[in-house]
Amino acid sequence: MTTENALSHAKSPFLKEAFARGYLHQCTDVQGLDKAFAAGPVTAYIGYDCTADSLHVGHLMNIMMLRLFQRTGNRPLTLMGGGTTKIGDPSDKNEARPLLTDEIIAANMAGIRGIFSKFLSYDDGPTGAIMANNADWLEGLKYIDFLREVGRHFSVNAMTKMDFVKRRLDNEQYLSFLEFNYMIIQGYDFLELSRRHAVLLQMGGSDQWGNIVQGIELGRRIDGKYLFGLTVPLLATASGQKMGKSAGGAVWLNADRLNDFDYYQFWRNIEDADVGRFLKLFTELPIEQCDALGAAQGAAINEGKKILAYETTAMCRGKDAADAAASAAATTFGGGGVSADLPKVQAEAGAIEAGMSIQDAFIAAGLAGSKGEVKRLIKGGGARLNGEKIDSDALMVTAADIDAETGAVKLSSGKKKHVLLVA
RNA sequence: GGAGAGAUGGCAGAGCGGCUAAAUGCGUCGGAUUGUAAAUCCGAUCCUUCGGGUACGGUGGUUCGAAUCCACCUCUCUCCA
Repeated sequence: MTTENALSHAKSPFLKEAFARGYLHQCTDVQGLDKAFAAGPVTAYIGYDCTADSLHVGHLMNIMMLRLFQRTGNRPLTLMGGGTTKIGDPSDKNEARPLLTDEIIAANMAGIRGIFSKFLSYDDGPTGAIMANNADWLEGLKYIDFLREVGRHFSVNAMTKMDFVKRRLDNEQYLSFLEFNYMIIQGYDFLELSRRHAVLLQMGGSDQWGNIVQGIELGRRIDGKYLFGLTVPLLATASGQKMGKSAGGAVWLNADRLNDFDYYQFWRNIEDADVGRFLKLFTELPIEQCDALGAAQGAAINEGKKILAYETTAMCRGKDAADAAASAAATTFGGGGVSADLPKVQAEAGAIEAGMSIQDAFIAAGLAGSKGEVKRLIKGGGARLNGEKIDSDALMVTAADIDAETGAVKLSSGKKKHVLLVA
């Protein structure tokens, strides 16, 4: 029975819906896993490295899958890679990355933790999510003991055949023993979690398939356990682009890295062809409704984009944030008025009243990186002050430009990027 | 261990003594078109107090003048053992 076929026969609510919504890419044993669900709540985990202080939309699909997992009566476990981040995942890289310090890792972990509590419920019930940190068991490992228990089950012959190892060896690029150990350590995490929290299933991006399978092997060899693995597809736009760029950078889930308005706008501006698929992946609306919205033709498809943007923003940033972003978008793109809910940036005290060059104002607002950039923007006809096109780079922003209602001047770079520079 | 080749802007990749802030492509940012979409087309794309200043792996040298020539150093790749 093919995976596809087995999935369409799956009985468990989780597998059925995950399949229908498009979360599933590969699974080690669909039928076996389906049976496991029938026996009661299953615990599954996804690991996250702490390489940045926020996660971005690229991580969102598997977070949504964990959420679905919990909603369908199971227990999700989020594993923070406090230990593995010290090694650094080499699998998708061509060269070693600089090692992160303990302080940076700790700060990153704090930032990431906050996100999960928005999507999962960490209560004490039978399906309450668990937060674990692999530093708890990795840092105390005794080297010789570890080698004897775990190391002997790993075949170097097989490891050198892995894609990324092969590539580095073939190109004679330096591959440190440290990096070489990543897959062993990650495989060991699965074993450890199966012991500590009775975790039965590891999920992850399709690039994690190899690591997941290693963990399953290890569980079978050492503890005689039968574990499962499941991956989500790589997320790309309909026209083949990598997901996750918005007005000038990555689409971060943390509000302090990307404001609510821009987060909303990211979803509002996706390609037509992605509407149905994204609604299924990133909202919890009924599948039929998602399909119906995605099937709309022409300008009518915008309805689905608005719903997608509202739902995703509400989930990640809260209902109030979603309402504010939606209304800011409606006034900004509909009527042309100034909405008080546009992203705000605080200017230096008294700077605008004293008279600020247009270049400095754009830089202060974060809409440009240098004065030259502002000049170019003006020359290209894309710079606006309070909605009025700016024709001269000698223009000064003064107290007269401050809007009484918002107490700010509105700066725009192009049609879509707007910032209120608060006096 | 021996013999070659190379290191250029966010990336890929030309240039091989002055005409080079450095071709071209990608990316990015604007504009047009449209539906706040995609595709397409057009323009821009080091910083600047607009005098100039920095920049072609690093350090010295040759020259009126170097990304381009020389020496050494660092790293990468290819072939031979």
